[in-house]
Amino acid sequence: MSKRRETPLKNIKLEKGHCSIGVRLNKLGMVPFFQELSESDLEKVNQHFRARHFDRGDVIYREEETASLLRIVVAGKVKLVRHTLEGKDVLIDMLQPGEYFGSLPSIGDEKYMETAIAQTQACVLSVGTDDFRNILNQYPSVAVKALEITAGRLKESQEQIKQLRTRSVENRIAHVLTMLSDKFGEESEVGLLIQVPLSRKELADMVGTTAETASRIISRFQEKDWVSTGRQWIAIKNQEKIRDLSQDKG
Amino acid sequence: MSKRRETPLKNIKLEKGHCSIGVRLNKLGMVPFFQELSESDLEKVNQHFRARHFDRGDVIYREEETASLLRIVVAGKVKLVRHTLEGKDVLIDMLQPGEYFGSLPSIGDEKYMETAIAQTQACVLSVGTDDFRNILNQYPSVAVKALEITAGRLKESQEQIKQLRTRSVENRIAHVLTMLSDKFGEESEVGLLIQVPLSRKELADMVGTTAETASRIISRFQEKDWVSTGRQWIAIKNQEKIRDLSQDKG
DNA sequence: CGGTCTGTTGAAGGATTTCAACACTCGTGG
DNA sequence: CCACGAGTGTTGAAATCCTTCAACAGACCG
Repeated sequence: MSKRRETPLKNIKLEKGHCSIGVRLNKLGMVPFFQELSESDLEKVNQHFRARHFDRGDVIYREEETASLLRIVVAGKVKLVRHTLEGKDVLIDMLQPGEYFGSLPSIGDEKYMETAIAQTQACVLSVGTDDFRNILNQYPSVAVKALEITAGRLKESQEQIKQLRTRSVENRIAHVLTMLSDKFGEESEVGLLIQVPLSRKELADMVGTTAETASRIISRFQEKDWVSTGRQWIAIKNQEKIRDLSQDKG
Repeated sequence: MSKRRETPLKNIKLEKGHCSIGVRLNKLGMVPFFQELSESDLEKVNQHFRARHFDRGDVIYREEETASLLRIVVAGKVKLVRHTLEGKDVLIDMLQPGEYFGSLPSIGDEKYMETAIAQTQACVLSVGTDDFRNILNQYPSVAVKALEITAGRLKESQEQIKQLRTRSVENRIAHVLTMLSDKFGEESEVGLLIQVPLSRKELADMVGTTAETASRIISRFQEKDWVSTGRQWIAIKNQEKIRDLSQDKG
């Protein structure tokens, strides 16, 4: 039954110089935080950032480490994971260019609560939380923007909690598939392809189930010809059905 | 087995005039948002707020209603609930004086995502989101504070997601009991009493289970003499055991 | 003093996990 | 260049936790 195709995922090769100081300013203006800043303000803010490249699988920071930097993805994808004592993983978020992570300036919050790992090759900007605090105080629009973004994420988290409590695993998987395809989807000859390498285990860790159950459900979707899939990739062929399942009409 | 006692909960009777314009300014200074403001700034900010009293069970606003006000609890407790299409409830948060709820100023976020209900008699301040946006832009320290608080809630939400995915119902109940006792606990002759009226159903809605299961587990705790409980109240007698369970050693 | 709401307890049923075995893919080193 | 091994995905069967359905008891309210 399994006619596996080769991965249709784009292999985003970042050039060596891609993650350099030169492009930083350029990218920074596209980050939602700073959209309302003038050219000159942007340039000043830019001074405080450092850029760094990561390869796939690289750990950017680890849970429990002392937190002192705010980071922004400018290229590639980054995943945030929490580990539990029993060895289970919870995949909190999958970040796109423009999104922030790490530590916001705050009072006693000195440890990272999650581990950040490069899911593809990635370029990440970082700024010290003290520097960022100054930026916030100096440019209120940045603080308001940051607040909006964080409030938005809070809403998403709460939505996820609601899902976890009231929906079946099948519904929840349908839900993350629509979320991921909204965020990372690209049309391709195999369907609406989610442009991130994603294993069954990772999918399971996003909806709170086991790799086995995720596999069973994806197989079921495949039988019905709603998705096509292979090693580390999934594409959606019937968006309507998946979206229906992700809501309630099952 | 059930020797029920009368409720040991304080019946916080708010005086009629308690929630009036006079006390507003006084209270406002204690709200974390505004802690760093000077007296005179506080007075200016105060102009924009209105105060209102709610009785137990009153709906402050409803899911799906158009959102235009940011609110702050200044007396009493307020619960935030999400309803699902299948008629299940998810209790998102239980708020104390000083905490905010309602809508932060944001772009397209025009509907409330949850329903707010007074859990006890309560006094609530409100401010239009546009007014609040101006406040944020004028007093960066307020924006930074709001950001910190919201980021803190996001962390809590993520912690809750982790719990939901990896812990048993028993562990999760132990966890909310410790959370609630940290937030609302008061020493009393029956143990560390959670100073909020709380039914089995509500407890269940906090951890994502059914009232029956919650009842079974509380009964089990009671047999072991770890808690004492009655209609709408719970007190913790053995904090250590409950805290252990809430972590992992169970 | 009944009616309703809340809490308790039992038993059956169901969704998901866990354990286990196997197939396929990919990269690496001989 | 091929073979091997680790990582990834699939599938089955048994076990488990939790829900659902149901009946009842105590508490509060008018």
